[in-house]
Amino acid sequence: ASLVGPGTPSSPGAQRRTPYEWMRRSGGKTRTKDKYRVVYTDHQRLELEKEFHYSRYITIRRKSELAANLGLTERQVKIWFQNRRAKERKVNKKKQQQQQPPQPPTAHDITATPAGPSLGGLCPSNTSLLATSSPMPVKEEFLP
DNA sequence: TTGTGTTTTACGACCTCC
DNA sequence: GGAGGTCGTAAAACACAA
Repeated sequence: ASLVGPGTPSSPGAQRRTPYEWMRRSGGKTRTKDKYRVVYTDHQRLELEKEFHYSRYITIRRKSELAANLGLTERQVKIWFQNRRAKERKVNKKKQQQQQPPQPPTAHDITATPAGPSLGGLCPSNTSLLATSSPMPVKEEFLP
């Protein structure tokens, strides 16, 4: 489905017995792909970024459409969005730390996060998320 | 070059909701 | 129960100073 053909990661492997022996994790579990991970094309990333910019929670319908258009699996699209949200949280956290002086956490801070790590009800229309100070930094390469 | 830090895919564990 | 969420993590790919 993706650009890099399976089996031959960049180096056709001067006779690697089992090219992905290292994939065998404890308990004999393996990655499902023969390639540990593929690198998405710029076009795939662009389309995914655009979709994420539109809404950070993709609908089932859009997911299957996007997957079909980009030649990815729905699972890949789903995981991409998960990772993308994780990335944004990480960036926002970093930003917050930069803005605020390094104060030790107090009980006041703890109460500042209602319901703890709740997902906010997984509400897809959580516009407050979108309303972060930064309008979603889009990579320069993705700018028009 | 190369050593090292960061980013990007992919997964497992666990949780919530329907 | 299954789908999809977060969180933590592994490892490839990448960037970049030394």
